[in-house]
Amino acid sequence: MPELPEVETVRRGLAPALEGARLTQVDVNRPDLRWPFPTDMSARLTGATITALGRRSKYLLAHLDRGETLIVHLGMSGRMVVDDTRLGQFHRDPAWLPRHDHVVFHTGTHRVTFNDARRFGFMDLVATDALETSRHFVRMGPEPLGNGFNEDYLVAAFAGRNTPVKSALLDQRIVAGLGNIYVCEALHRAGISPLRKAGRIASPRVRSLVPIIRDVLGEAIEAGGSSLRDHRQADGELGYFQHTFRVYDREGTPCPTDGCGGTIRRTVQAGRSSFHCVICQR
DNA sequence: AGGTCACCCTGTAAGC
DNA sequence: TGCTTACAGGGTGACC
Repeated sequence: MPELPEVETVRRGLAPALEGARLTQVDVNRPDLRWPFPTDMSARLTGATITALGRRSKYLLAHLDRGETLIVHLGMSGRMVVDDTRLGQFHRDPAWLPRHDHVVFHTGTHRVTFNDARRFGFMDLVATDALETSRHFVRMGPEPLGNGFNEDYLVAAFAGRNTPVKSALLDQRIVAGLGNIYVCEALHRAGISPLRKAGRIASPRVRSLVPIIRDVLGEAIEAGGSSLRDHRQADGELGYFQHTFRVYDREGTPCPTDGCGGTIRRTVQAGRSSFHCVICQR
């Protein structure tokens, strides 16, 4: 489900309920998701206070006052929604099966439910001061919205690469947080074919990708992410960025580029769908 | 070294 | 209507 904008949307929605809150109870309803939960996860969380709720790439980070950080990845279909238990407001989609409520976090005033039908998500607990060297992040590239991701960096990262630019931008070691949707959208805005080899793109065009990627992600965050199937904001509302897609999931529709006249095509790269216009993306 | 692909799992939609 | 198939926003590890 979630790429960086969706995870950031969830983070912003959860933060008012969780930052500074003490976890009074944590229900862990099965032994694993994609991987086993960390040992004694419920006991290690219960009684802890969440000092800050952060994000690295597509990972949510709940920093605790015990020197550990809870890492949450939503996989493809993971959702986290918050209810104010004082108001009795429950954001439950009728199609959202309770048997997929795998972890429920309780504070004195709120309940946060992690629901993940496909169970591609996972959670981990690691020492906060060792986060960057943990196995999740040690090989991870820069944040696309941070200073480490810039024009010179991307030119160097693409130099000599024989892989399609689509695969290069999905490679979390090059830039961390992009997924299938936002790579397709950014490449259309840049006029670059997803099939083109990363090392065979003139450097001015590579450089142009940097502000375009920042714009696409920023606009998507402002829209609350993209809701195709599973994504919900933390209050249960849909995201709205999918209405702005130029190419993603728009096979057969006219290219939105002014005066282009092309048609959006779907291809498969590395087992995933790519969408692009063969006329204005070269 | 670098790149591709199958796989993890369930739900949904399309095709027959 | 019911069955089968393809596909889905991600990440890992085995393989070439």
